[in-house]
Amino acid sequence: MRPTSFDVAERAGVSQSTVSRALRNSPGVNAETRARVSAAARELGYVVDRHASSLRLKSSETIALVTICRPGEDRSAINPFYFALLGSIAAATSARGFNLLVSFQESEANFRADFVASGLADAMIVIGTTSNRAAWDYFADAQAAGFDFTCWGSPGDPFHWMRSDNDIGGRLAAEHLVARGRRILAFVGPQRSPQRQFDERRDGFIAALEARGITPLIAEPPAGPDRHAQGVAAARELLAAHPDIDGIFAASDMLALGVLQGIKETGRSVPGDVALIGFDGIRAGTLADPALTTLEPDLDAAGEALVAMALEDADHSRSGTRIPVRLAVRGTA
Amino acid sequence: MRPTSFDVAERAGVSQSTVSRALRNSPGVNAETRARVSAAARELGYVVDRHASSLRLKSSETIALVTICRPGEDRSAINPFYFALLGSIAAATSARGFNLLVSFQESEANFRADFVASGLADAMIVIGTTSNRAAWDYFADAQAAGFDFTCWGSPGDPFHWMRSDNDIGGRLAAEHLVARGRRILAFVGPQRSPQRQFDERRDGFIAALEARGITPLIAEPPAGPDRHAQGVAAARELLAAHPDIDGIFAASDMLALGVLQGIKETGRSVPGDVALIGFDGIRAGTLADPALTTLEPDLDAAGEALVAMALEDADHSRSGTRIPVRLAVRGTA
DNA sequence: CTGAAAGCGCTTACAG
DNA sequence: CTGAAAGCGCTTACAG
Repeated sequence: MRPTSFDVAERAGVSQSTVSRALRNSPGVNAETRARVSAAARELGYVVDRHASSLRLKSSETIALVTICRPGEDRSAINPFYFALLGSIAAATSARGFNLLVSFQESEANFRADFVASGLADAMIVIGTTSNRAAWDYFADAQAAGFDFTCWGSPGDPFHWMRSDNDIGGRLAAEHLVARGRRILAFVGPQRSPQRQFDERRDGFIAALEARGITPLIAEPPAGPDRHAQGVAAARELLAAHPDIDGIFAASDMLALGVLQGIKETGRSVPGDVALIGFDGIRAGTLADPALTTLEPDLDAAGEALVAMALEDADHSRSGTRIPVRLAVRGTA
Repeated sequence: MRPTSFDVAERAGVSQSTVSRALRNSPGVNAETRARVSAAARELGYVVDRHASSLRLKSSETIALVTICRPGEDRSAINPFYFALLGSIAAATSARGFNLLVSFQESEANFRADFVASGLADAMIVIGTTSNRAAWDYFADAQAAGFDFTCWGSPGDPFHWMRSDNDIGGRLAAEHLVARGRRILAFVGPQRSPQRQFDERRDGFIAALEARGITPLIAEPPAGPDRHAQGVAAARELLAAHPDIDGIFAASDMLALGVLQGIKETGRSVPGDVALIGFDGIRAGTLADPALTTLEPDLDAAGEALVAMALEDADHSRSGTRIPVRLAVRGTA
């Protein structure tokens, strides 16, 4: 049986309350007593029971992170951007001494928003694909029912969200392509996606180009099993219809990686014939040939800001905050 | 204030014990009573407090997953194989109705093995890089001190582990390269790594080739910041010393992706001049140009087996189990 | 500085 | 089938 604080107390020759105080570093415990308690705890292999402790304290010091997946999606096929964001949220969580509970959700079978209500977590963060309509409907209902959380991206209202600075990202992409001498430009991205971030990227791109008298083509990728496949098909279609395109901005890196493959398949060179910029800064972009030029959100800042907003910001005054992005110039543009 | 089972009891006009029984679906509760309790709970937005429940039950229905990182490593740079494995462990965990607590650990500052001892989890799984010597020393000590867990990979003794069927993987790689007419073959992989899996892959590869009278070159990648960089450098060195090599088996996909880049940089074509096979089946391999041929462990099986071993197998009789791998033939071989 | 006691919100053996 | 009560292992107000 696991030892309790009573066992430690007996061994140290003090009361159980003193054990608790000593181990929590409460003020007003004799240094010698504290040392004796610590020694006894160590000898017995005692570890405080977190359930008892959390029950008393009414705080679990843990964050719940929900990642929304595409229905039927293999977990290993989740967009790597979300794994990277998960990693930075984990770092921010751990820096506070908090635990991280993760939950991948995709359908009615496993939708859950009660991590805070059950006391399991002190706050909840929701990230993942906005393409899962049922999931976001579920979370909208949950929020209306009083389950509170903070989102990355999200379809916008009624959620409390945080996003990349997509407008600036789109503008940076436009300016870079123009500076590289490109004039026949296209944006490739979903047009009727609930993911507002795609629209923001597109609109920043368009705005910066129009200021230079350029009107980009806007290409909606054909339906496909995933963003990469959509990108391949989009590049084929686009270059068939407009063979003289010399620069493309794709709404996300996975899409851009597909576009890259699609361009190469037409026999064109990148960036020689067509320059290409993505968005997200995923690791796989650095492995492409040539390496993908992209807009890279500051993920450390994103993780930290999401955790801070979830934990410390009950009125969500940070909602709508933007995470800075930088242009990572690599091989494709 | 969050409602408790006493609030529900009052509203439903029953005792608190009846609320608990009704909500846990205990046998011997009148159907009509159960319905009244459920309704009251719903109306109040009541959710069972997991800390109180776990404290009573002495079980938290959660798995703790520790991922060991390289010291100083950016969380977004973690080998995608481990993120994929995390995803499949999450799926297996969720299929049992369990929660998943994740912890990325890299140095003394955040090493922790007490998730089970504190009651936070019912079992612990450890995955991640074997290159972090300090971490594995820590977990070896923890195990000796009675903290129990199950590992993926691991440096071997004294851990309870589960791995890919690396021997078969190495043999499949050998047979495929030979079937493709390749005769001057090399294995690229760390030679003094605590990661026993690399040695197993190499030895299976060598054994299958020797049966055909071929002796492969064994190349240790030069030191580098990550596996990809090591792969690039290894390919350069290897092809400079042995320009006639026509087939390479790399110990992991990240290494293989580096090797791919290194080969191309020498002006050789893949698979025309040099065929290449990796190991792990990471998503980024499918995005390479050409797509990486690789040995793909059955990750769903791995996640399920790890969770089963951690949870149901106190004597670790499954330790040493092998996860099947299949050859995914894509573009590089 | 330390101890005895109450209480966090459940689950379940016991009694009816 | 249902209720009153004990107890899971802590933390901390209260008293000394």
